[in-house]
Amino acid sequence: MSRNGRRREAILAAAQKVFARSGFHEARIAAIAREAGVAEGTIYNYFSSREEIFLSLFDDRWRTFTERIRARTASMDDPNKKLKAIFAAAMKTFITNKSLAQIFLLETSPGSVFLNSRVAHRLADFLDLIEEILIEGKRAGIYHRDLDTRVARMVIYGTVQGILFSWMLKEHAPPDIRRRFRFSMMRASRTIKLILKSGLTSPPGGKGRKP
Amino acid sequence: MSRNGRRREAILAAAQKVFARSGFHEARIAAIAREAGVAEGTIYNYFSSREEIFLSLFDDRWRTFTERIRARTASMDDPNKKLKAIFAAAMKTFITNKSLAQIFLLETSPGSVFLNSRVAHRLADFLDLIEEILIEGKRAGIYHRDLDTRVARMVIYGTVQGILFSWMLKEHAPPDIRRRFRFSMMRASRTIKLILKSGLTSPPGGKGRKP
Amino acid sequence: MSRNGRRREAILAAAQKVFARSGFHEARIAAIAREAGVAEGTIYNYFSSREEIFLSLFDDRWRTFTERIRARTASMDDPNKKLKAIFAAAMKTFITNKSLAQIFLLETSPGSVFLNSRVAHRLADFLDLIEEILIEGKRAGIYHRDLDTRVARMVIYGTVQGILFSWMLKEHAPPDIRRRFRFSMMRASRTIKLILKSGLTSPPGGKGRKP
Amino acid sequence: MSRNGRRREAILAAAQKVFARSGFHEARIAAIAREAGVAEGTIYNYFSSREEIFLSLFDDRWRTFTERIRARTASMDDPNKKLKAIFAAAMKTFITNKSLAQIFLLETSPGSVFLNSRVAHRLADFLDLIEEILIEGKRAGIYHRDLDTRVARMVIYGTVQGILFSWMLKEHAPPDIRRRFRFSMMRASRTIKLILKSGLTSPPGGKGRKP
DNA sequence: AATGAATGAGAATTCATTCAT
DNA sequence: GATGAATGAATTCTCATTCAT
Repeated sequence: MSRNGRRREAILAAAQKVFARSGFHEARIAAIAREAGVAEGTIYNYFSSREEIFLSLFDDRWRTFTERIRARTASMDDPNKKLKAIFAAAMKTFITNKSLAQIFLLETSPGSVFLNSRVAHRLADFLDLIEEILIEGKRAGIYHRDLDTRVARMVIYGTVQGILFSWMLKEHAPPDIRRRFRFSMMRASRTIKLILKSGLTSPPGGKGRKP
Repeated sequence: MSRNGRRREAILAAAQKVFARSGFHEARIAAIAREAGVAEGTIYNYFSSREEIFLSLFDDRWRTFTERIRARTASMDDPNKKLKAIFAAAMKTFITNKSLAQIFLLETSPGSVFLNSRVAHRLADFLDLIEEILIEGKRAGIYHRDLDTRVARMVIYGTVQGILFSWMLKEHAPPDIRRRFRFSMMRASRTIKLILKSGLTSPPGGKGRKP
Repeated sequence: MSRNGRRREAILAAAQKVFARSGFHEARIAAIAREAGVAEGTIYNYFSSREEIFLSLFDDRWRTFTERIRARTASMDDPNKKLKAIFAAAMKTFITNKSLAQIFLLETSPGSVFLNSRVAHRLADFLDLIEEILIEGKRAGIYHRDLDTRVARMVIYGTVQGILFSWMLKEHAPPDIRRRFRFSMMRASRTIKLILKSGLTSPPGGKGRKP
Repeated sequence: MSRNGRRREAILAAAQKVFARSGFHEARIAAIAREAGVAEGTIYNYFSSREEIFLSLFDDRWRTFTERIRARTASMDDPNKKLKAIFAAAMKTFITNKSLAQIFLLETSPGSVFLNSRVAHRLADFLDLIEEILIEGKRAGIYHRDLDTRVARMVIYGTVQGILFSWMLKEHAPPDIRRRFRFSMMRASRTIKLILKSGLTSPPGGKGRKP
């Protein structure tokens, strides 16, 4: 990467940390500069404004995330495996990269910068990826023929967000809160798989999961 | 309600509108005062700070929402019907009360005021309500015996959030975004029901939903 | 004047001093606030921006100046007396109110705030006042019938500016400069009268060019 | 000119354009560098500061202007012709070199860089040139014996400034302003000649200019 | 209790100047 | 000499909160 590109990336990385720690509105340019080890003014040689930093950050990280998953699932045949790969990728991201995980928790008030088109389009890309898998599964007869994929993708996205949110509370909430949100990330995937496979419903035959 | 209580509620109602319109960080005390028809200083006779207004608002609205649903579902037997009632209540809230719906979209950065214990406890109350239903369903043998209810409730909560998010985009996003997020609220409940009942999976017997 | 109006005027008066001392671009909001004895934020309760203060100031002072002269000359018959009254008023303003005098020295780079329409219109009002007198004098046969009044008013305005500039240098320039610009305000009016009456030219009767 | 001198002049020429376009305070070093086709840092090899550029520019341009006029008028006998030559030179400068014309519109707030001695001396040189002509005319009996030449030179200088100002407004003001400042440069010289020759006053004999 | 003008701490951004390459 | 990225001091404006009336 060019010297220029490296510095830009250093600023983005610093912004990611600060943003994850403080949220968009509380993130201070001064904090980002300190974290990146540059002067405040230097930041403006790479980004035109604080908002632009955050948009670029979201844009870049979501894009990379989605592309990576797309690449990884491209060679798979089974839609179920693809969905599983998405969950696995998300989990891994959450666990190995706390601040990156934060990036996926959008601030969603109307008029929020997060609804800025650039960011929204990256989110849409991710949702499209999910939807393509669902459509493929429908075509293959694996998924319900009358599954509305537009809705289903939001269920899956919401599920990811739910897990992310639980995880975030587990990490950052004060103890009394944490207690009420206790949550095992380990068992999450198993249950999600269960629900997406056969819903909440108990199998008709017997007592177990598998008749 | 006392004269005092009425004024307090008027301020909360005004805050709800402004907050829904602008998000927490962009909501101005001046705007709330104008909306409520009181002077800015007056607000501080009822709330100690801007943050306190928002916490009170969340506290109150979530509490009412959860209590109402709890009351409505108390007399029901079937957990499925209870869940359906929750979705129905959420939908109705979204549709009839836009600004209230916004209140349920949390800003979730760590350190956010939304993670303040008061708010988090109201959210936990809601999640507990869902979880109780799930546990009840498990006991009754209706739901999978090895469903992790902690996880499952986040799937359900995430699903609600997903729908809410779609709806919000539909209302507020610029056209090019809206197009990529097109979404039929009408068909949402049907698909959610489908997923929660039997997962994404196509029924074993044939091509239809029910053999 | 209302309490509100008084404070607004106090800020304008403070701005006038600071502006006269430092020029528009060097005038600091902090300095104006200090001079006015208010907090910086208070200024923004009365004016939306630094530029707005200056525009308001110019607008107000020029307007008052022109109106006062117009009122004073309204009852006069002789155009010469009217012009004399204008010069006298300008002189008096310069001498008794240094900072007000500064207000009449426009910064004239294209794109300057001083060319903002509000200010330019006040200047045009003043020029119109002069031109009306010239037209009146032409009609009365007192002034040259083929005097272009558009040009003549600029000569008169330029003359006022020239005097003002000399005076300003006399007051503010370092000694070595001041020496080269030495200038007697007292004799200024006499010479101006002379020039406007009969030009630079020596009268035909005497020792001059024309026998 | 040395390679060095050429580059210095290129920077001055660029500065002249930028300064004319934006005024001193809005002129950016970056803009001058771009206009000159050099790096920003390079400018500091030729000038010690932004202010120094502008002082040098004024110094150089006024000096050249005054010297040129002085050379041109040196061989003339008639003071009237000399004054006419000055007006002609000014007009020509205005018309053929817009940005140079701007240079002659001083920013005249006290404390302005324009009152810096170097610039003020160049202005004084110009005024001296005018005054010498006036003194000469007085000696020759052509001009009023009791003309205060210190004042008269300011009238002439002010007249030039007035014309320049009109011209500048004509070029740069928005339409509604321009309308109020409409002005014929073509007729300017004729009227100025008229005023300087015989004042505003109508000739004693009859109704016309010349009986 | 209600008011709303006053406050002033705080933050983003600009840009002339420097200096390592 | 030339470059242009880095610097950081400086300044405007915002707005939650206070408080005299």
